[in-house]
This record gives sequence, C-alpha cells and structure tokens, in this order.
Amino acid sequence: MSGETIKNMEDFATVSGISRPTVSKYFNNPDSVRPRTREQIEAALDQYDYRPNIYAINQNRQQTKNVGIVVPFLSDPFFAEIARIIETLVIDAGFRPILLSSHGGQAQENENLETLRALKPAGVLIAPLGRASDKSAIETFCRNVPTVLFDSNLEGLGEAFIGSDNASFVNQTVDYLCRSGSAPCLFEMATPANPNANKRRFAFIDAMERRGLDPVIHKIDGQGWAFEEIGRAGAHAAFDKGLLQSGTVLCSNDRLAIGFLAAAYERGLRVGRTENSDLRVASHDDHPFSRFTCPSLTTAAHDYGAVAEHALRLLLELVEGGGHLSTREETVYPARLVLRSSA
Amino acid sequence: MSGETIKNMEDFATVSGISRPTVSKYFNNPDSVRPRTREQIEAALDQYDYRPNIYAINQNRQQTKNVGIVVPFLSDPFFAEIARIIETLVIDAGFRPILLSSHGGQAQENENLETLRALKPAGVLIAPLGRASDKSAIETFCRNVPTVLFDSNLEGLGEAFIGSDNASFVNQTVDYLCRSGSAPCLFEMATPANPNANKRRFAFIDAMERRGLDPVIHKIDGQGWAFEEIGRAGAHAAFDKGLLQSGTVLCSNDRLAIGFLAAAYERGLRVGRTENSDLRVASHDDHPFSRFTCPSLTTAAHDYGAVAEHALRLLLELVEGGGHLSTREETVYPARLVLRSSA
DNA sequence: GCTAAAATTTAACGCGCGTAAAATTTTAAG
DNA sequence: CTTAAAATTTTACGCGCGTTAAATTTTAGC
Repeated sequence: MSGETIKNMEDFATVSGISRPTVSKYFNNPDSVRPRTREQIEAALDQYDYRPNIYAINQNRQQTKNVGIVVPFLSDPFFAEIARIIETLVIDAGFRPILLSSHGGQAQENENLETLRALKPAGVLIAPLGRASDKSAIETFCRNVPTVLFDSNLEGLGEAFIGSDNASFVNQTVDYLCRSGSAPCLFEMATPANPNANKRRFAFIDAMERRGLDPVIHKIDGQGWAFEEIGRAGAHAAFDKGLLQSGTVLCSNDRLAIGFLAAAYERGLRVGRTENSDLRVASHDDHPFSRFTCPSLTTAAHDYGAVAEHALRLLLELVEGGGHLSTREETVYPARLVLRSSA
Repeated sequence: MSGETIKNMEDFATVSGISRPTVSKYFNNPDSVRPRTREQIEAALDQYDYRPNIYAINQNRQQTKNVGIVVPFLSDPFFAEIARIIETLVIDAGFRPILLSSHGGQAQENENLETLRALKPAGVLIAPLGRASDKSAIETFCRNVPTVLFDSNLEGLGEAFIGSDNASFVNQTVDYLCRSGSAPCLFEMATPANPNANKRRFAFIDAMERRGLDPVIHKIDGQGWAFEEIGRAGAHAAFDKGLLQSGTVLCSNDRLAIGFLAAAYERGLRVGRTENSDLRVASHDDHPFSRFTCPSLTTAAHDYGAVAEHALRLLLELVEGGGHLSTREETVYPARLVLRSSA
C-alpha cells in the first residue's frame, strides 16, 4: 500500500505514469491502448484500486452503460427468475442492470419510467403490467429511450416484443389433455390483468372448436396480483356450485392452479391422472413452484433463456444501431410441455 | 407547450424567472424557499417538465440520495417480499432504493458491494449470504458506507443488526407441537447456508432439553439455494429408511417444508392434525406460499414490517448522525405462530 | 536506420450542478 | 415609515471526467 491518496483520474494518471486522456481511453475500452500502456495502468490499478467516478462519467456521456429492467411484480417468482437471467446477461454484455418492479400498480410503473428516464439508460427491457399500463406514458418513454417489451405485449409500443407463444402453450396442453382423457374446461379470471391471459382464452376457444368441442370457460372474480388466493377462492366458489369437481381443468396460469389445487385438497378432491382421481388439473408457465405442488403440476414451460437472450440481444443491436427499428419485431417462442402428476 | 428547449438548470431558471442558485436550493428542499418563489418554480415546472441531471447532482454531493438494498436471493419470495416493503419505505423517506441480489453466491455479493461503493449511497441495508459471505469484504465495505444488516447476522459487522428472534420462532412451534401432540424432530440441512438455521438448531435443542425431551435432529444433504428440491430429496431419503413417516416433523424453514410436503404427498403419507393423519409437519418463516401448500402449513411468521421499518429508521438516523454508532445495536423481533392444517 | 502510421502527451474547454461570499431585494416587526 | 432579519441575486469557483486538436513520441514495415 502506497501512501498517496488517489482522489481522481488525474492523480491516478500521475502514479501510473500515463497521461489522463489515455487513462480515460483505457477505462472506456482497455483494448484501445497499447498493450504495454495497458499493463502499466493495470499494474497501478491493483496497487491503488482506483475506480472512476461513475457520476462524472455519465454526466459527460449521452449514453450510459445502464440497462433498465422493469417487471410488473417482482414478488412473483416467475418474474424474479426471468429478471435474474436477464441481469446476468446484461452484466456479461458489459452493462449495469437496473432492476425495478412496478409492484402491480400503474403509479409505480410510471414512476419507474421516470426514474429510468433520469438515469439515461442505453436501453430498457420492460415487461409491462398490461391492461393496467398507462399506454401513453409508455409510448412517450419509448420515444426517448430504446425499449424492448418482453413477456407481455402492448400493440405497437416499443421497438420490439419478445415473448412466449400463448397459442403454443394452449395447443400443447389442450392437445395432451384431450388425447389422454376428457376435454378440459378453462379456469381463468374474469378480468385478467395480463394480455397473455386473453390470448390464451382465444387460443383455447380456437383449439377446442378445431376439435369440434364446446369451449367451456369458467371465469372467476378477483382483482390484483394475489393469484393463488384468487384461484383458491374461485375454486371453492365453483365447488360450492357443484362445478369442476370432476373432469379436466385447464388453468390459465400456474399461480391460479396453485390456488386451485389448494382448494381441491381442502375439499378432499383427488387430483391426478390415476384411476382413483376425481379430476385432472393442468396449467401454463412452469412456475418455479409448480414442481412442488400436490400433486406436482402438469404445465407448459416458457423458454426463459431464449426470451431473455433474444430480448437483450435485440436491445443491444438497437442501441448500437441508433435506437430505432424500421419495423417493429414481434417474436414469440413456443412452449415445452411438462408432464407431471396433476394431469 | 413553449418552444424553448430546457437543457439545464440555467435555462430553467431563466424561464421561471428565478436565479439558478435559488432553483438549486428548491430542488434540494422545496421548503427552503419563499412560498411565492416555490409557486413560481412549480408553475414553470409543469410547463416545461424539467428535471435536474441526477449525475451532475451526485457528482457534487458527497452524500447521494441512494439507499442500497442487498438480498441474498431475490428469486426467493421471502426476500422478494421484504425487499418490496423496504423499497416502499425508502421511497417514502425521500430516497431512491437500489435493489441488488447476490443470487446465492459470494462473487455476486462482493460485486454488489463494489457496485454500491461506486454509487456512493447514503446508506445500505444488507441481508448477507451468511456462511458464504466474504466477511472481510463486508467489513471493508462497512468502514466506508453506513450499513445495517438485516435478516441474517454476521458477528460485529455493520453498525447494527435487525432481524427475527430465532429462539422465539422455535419456542413457539415446539411449544405448540408438544402440547398438541407428540414432540417434534427437527428437519434441517446438514450444512445450512444461513446462520439463522444454526440458531434455530440451538434453540431447538434448548427447548427440547428444557422439557426433558431428547432433541432428535434429522440432517439432510444438499448445497445451494434450491431448498424445496433439497427438502423433497431429503424427505424421500428419510422415508426410504423408514424414518419420519409418523410423528411430528419440524422443518427449519418453510421452503424445506414445501419440499417435505411434496415428498410426503408423493408417498401417500397424510400430513395434518386430524385423527387419520400419518404425521404432522410444521415450520418457520411464513413463506408467501405456505398458505397454499397441501395441507396448508403451520408455521411461525416473521414481523416483516417491523424488521423493515426498524432497519431503515436506524439507517436513516445513522446517516444523519455521521454514519457510526457508538455501540452496535442488535434487535430481534419475536415470531407470530400461524396455525394451519399441517400440524 | 529510415519513414509513415499509430499511439500518446499536452493543453484546454465543456458538461450540469453544488456552493460560497458579497450585494441586493424583500419581508416582518415595531 | 423605519429597521433588522430573511430571502434572493450576482458572481465565481470547483467537482471529475469526456473530448478535441495540435505537438510529440513510439511503433511497425522495409
């Protein structure tokens, strides 16, 4: 440890024996300086452990190395998981991830956009709330910051949308359920917050009608993001009316299914695909906990990795290419059927 | 909309008819200027929607308005939930939360500390990994940034620790289980990552011995943060040996219990407190999903709110008071027993 | 060893805002 | 209306780094 106190790049340049502009160049891109210069700097670097002031850097750059990540509800393990994957990819790409959750509300989503705008990120990946989103606020934001939507699409907003193919999810579950037993009834919220739910409903109707079957849909009440409790209450309400106690139930998403299974258990209904079962339950998303429900949940899995990777790759291309795409890209990835015990 | 383009505080000061230093004063504290001046500024504010450059602000201030929040594993809904609460409190206090997850690894935890150091936060709330933490790295960090530990304590590190009273958790569950049926056996990981697990083990031994009972502990293998799967595998291994198929099992935490319940279900073991049950299962944490396990999980709940509020309040006092406490404070909150169906 | 190309140094300006000191204006109290 | 106190304006410097242009040095090719 040397005695000097390195307060800024000037000081550091002095002790490393290199001029400040060259040091600055090094920090922007270590490969842009001569190898011997680089060695000299790096030798000084681990002797004095100097780090450039990030605020001074960003003040003078129009483009920061920040990438914003906005998810609708971070307490939902599904979003926690995809956020984790994206974060890792962002770091690997040499950027700094800034993770924000909208906590299920429009006010917070808008506040997150304001926060990001102030942070001047190179780009932003946002999974919008959906129905509850303030479309005009998002549109305004997208005009100023290169933005890619993921998970949940808002027509025409952002430079691109990368998500999962809801039709693929439903087709696979419906197909499997139909060929292995009775046709399913769809179990969903009457007013779903997420646009994916609507697409799944349409896909369900379509898939059933293609088979010449009546697309029966059971809609339940509930607002907000406490899907498990909504599913549980909705299932009990249905059971009270003598509904859904047998046959096959296809839940719109795993969190509803988790609630449904809890209710079924509480009623003593046996869920599964064995002979002595009362009913079968399947769902969509492959939620991190769906492996541990009782019985374990048959579901359709997102390709987390592909979505995250594609969305970020596109965003970085966008950032390098000026921020705007000539035509808005929409890419969706198919689901992977995960057979477990519930159906 | 006026035609002028407001690029900086100078421009904004001009159009608002107030001098720049006064405008600067306003943004630091709107109450520090004369009411009429404030009105004038705010009138201009919603006409031009100017916002000060956050990087320029932070460059010139020793103390930013950032508060770091570090959790060991954000995909764990427990941490996602407490992070959400803290975030809200931080915003209400007029600060900007910066949420970082260590993703279960020391490397990422250290990287988070580096990131935060560069961000010069007013203070940091950190729930350390525990056993896997790099103590010396944290100690170094704490010397430069006012830091309060929460959830999981590291002896002597940080200005204070706010968490839950593990003894209270165990005493309440053991007490309940003993008086309502057979004495429990503790189900835990052989090498737990979290120091709370160790405290719970000691508390269990103590609680049992006080009752003149033999503290039976069943230790299972497993590394990492996939607690549900570790619990499930561990339970199956125990069942294979004919163990834990009856009586009462007290899991160290809810995530292990979720895995245990899944295994029990897969074996056809009936868990609950009714007459025809095979065994009872209880646990600790009141994990967001413990309401929806089958059967619903009897557990001991953290006082999330109290911990979050106390930790942040202490941190802000610390920030105002110079950053250091004369004596390290350790405060723990008691648990609240949550009776459900599993025991 | 010579030369053109590449890299570095020197010098200097700008970014947007915090902040201090002195001069001026406004406010509140009598 | 006077006066002291409070608020604001003026002026000016500094923060740490990006960046540019011209001068200088180093490198690579022959």
